[in-house]
Amino acid sequence: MARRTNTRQRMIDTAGRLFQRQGYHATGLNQVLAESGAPKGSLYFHFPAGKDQLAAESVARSGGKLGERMAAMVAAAPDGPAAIVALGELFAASLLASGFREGCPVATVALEAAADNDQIHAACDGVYGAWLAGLTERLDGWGVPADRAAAVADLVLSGIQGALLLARVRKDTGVVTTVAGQLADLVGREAAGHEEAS
Amino acid sequence: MARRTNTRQRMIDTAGRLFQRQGYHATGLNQVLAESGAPKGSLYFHFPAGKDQLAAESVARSGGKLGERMAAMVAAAPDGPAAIVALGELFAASLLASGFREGCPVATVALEAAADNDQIHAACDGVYGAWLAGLTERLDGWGVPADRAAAVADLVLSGIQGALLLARVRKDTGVVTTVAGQLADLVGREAAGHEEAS
Amino acid sequence: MARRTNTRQRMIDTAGRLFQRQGYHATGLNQVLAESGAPKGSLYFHFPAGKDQLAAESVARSGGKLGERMAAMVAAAPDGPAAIVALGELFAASLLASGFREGCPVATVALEAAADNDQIHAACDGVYGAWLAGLTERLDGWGVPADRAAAVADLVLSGIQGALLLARVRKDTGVVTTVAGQLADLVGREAAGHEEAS
Amino acid sequence: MARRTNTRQRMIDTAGRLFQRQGYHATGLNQVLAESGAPKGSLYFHFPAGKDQLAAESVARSGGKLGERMAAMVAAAPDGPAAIVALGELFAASLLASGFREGCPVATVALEAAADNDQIHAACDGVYGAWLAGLTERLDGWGVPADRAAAVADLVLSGIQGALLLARVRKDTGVVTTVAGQLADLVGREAAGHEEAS
DNA sequence: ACCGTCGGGACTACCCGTTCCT
DNA sequence: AGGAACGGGTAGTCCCGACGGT
Repeated sequence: MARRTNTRQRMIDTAGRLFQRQGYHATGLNQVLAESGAPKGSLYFHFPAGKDQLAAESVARSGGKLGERMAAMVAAAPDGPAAIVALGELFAASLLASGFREGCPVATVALEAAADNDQIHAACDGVYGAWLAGLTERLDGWGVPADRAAAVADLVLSGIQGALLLARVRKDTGVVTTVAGQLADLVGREAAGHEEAS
Repeated sequence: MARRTNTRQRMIDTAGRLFQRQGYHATGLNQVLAESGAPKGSLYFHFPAGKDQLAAESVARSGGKLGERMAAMVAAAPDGPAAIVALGELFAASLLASGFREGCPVATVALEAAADNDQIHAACDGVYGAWLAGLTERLDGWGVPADRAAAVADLVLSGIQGALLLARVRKDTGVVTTVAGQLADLVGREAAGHEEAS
Repeated sequence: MARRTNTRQRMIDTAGRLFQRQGYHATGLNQVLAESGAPKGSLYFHFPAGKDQLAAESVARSGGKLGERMAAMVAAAPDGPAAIVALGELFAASLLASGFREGCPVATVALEAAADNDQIHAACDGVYGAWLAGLTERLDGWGVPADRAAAVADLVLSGIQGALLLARVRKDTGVVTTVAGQLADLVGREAAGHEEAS
Repeated sequence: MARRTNTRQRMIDTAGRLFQRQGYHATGLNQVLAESGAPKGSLYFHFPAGKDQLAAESVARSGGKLGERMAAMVAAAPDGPAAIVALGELFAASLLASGFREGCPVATVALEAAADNDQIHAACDGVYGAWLAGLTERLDGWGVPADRAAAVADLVLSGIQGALLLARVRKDTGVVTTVAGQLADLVGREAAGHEEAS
């Protein structure tokens, strides 16, 4: 029982890393098997629905893990703008550490495979939904009016996601920093405007 | 002579559409050949460097075409904020018309293949660079201070790119509209702040 | 277990026959697959190193089999010259039965592919080495002096190999017979000279 | 007209070298075109029957050239045995100079393609026939009885051809030398025996 | 329950020799 | 002469099933 969990988890973690770096179609199951050291016959035992199921679980897992890290950083920040800046630094560090290969663990798979497969689509949607829910809640705590929080959260996440894309293309994390900075200002303004008005 | 241009161009256009919708690795050359009606042997005559060359030229072409459409819409808008909103509508319409399959013609390929291939990387970089150059110039004309224009352009493009990703995942163009709206407000503020200060 | 040996062996045997008749480059894996009735996916399971590995094992196998037949014929001959003549008849019969398509199972592949691939080179070298070792031992038994046996074996094998080439070009087994006859005389002379001298 | 002849001849010479080194099927027309610097469209102007015609003419040409060199060396030798030894040295030098890639310019193509194509078959047959005719004539001059000359010539050519094969496989010219030496002895014996008997 | 061997094809990118039409 | 069209061919990799042995 322990072995099973172990093998299964190792496959998910390996697959998550590979899907994030290479995307869905460029990642072969053989590579996942080889790098995770898992036996070949086990794949369809643990993931009867095959590659799609593995991808869906991998995306959910790595997206969830990253969501937790993001939540922790945000919780540790003194205020909203500082939190947004910290998020930018988190992603910028990840890009640099991986040679601009690891941006968002969901985006590539989402663009490639979400349109064709419901499991994967649901996993991607779930990850982004969870991230946004957490962010929206935080924005509310920072003083952003409730009827603005969802829109601001969309903007913040969109901006960061887009900045990650541009940063990978430019091989330069500058855009992540500047975008995060501007989003932080905007969040500050949204919170301040609300307080003033109240 | 006419045939050459025709066949080669047809292949590029077909490939551009497929790469945009399915991504790089999910698009087989056979499919490009079949949908463009080109014979198999012609591919490596027109694109000796193979799939990578085809992808690079396709991305440059479709990115360039879209850049022209964007420039035209922006030029036709009465002011900056209206232009940003119009851009959002342009992408939202494209998403809807394609069943949320056609977002940015560059993003998927960039995330999948740019890290592994210099030609493709250069093409993606070139497209985004051209878009940003045009946008930066426009922002300057709208009154955004010159030392802010590049950063604002980065934010605008990032926001739109991220919104396109989220919209495809949600199968809902709402996020594109709200993000574009907020970016439009921000551009208005940047321009107004400058005028006041001057 | 039995299944594996069967499929793998069938592929090797089929490939050996085709490589012998058509050579390395003219023999496609599809043809091997079709004629052996094996699916493509099995090929790279049994031969992960691909065509080269298949060719190397095929050459070793068919060369080994033929070596056994040659050894048996030689062992059954009353003396050295008779054995050489019998070898000539063995090859002549093979040429005739195959319409001058099956000469040496190693030579064509050796000339085509041995220079470019170490596996294949080693296999060819091994087959000829084994043949020569057997022949040298026999020559010793027939009274050829030990310090002459290796050179005589080289001459005998060279003569037969060259005769097989000429016979295929002429579509006539005559040269095999006459060359084998002269080599038989020579072996007789070498043995007799030794006995006299002793 | 001069240019045409030039181009055509350059293609033949380049093709001859490549066919000798790589064989028929491993040599692509593109490579011949590229290395000969000939325009692509010219191939089917000069060789309407395509690759087969090019191969046939190449084999005939390189075989003829080599035949002339062999004849010259043989003519310069003081007697038969010395001539055979000289032939061995000629081939051994060629093997060494080419890293054991250039043996007989006919053999590889003959084994690969002669069975399937009449033009190529005829060219190979013609080259070997011419070589044998010259050799037979010489043997007669050296005192080998007329009714033995053809058989001895067959043996000599077979032995050398086989030795070239073995030498390429072993990456060692030793076998060429020892075989040529033994063939030289044999030729000496044939000539001496005849003189004695007369 | 879990793992390994093996079978099964469809599909990939790429290159071939050849011919048409200008 | 020559640029473009043509389609069938290459080796190799894909994801997936199935049966046998722990």
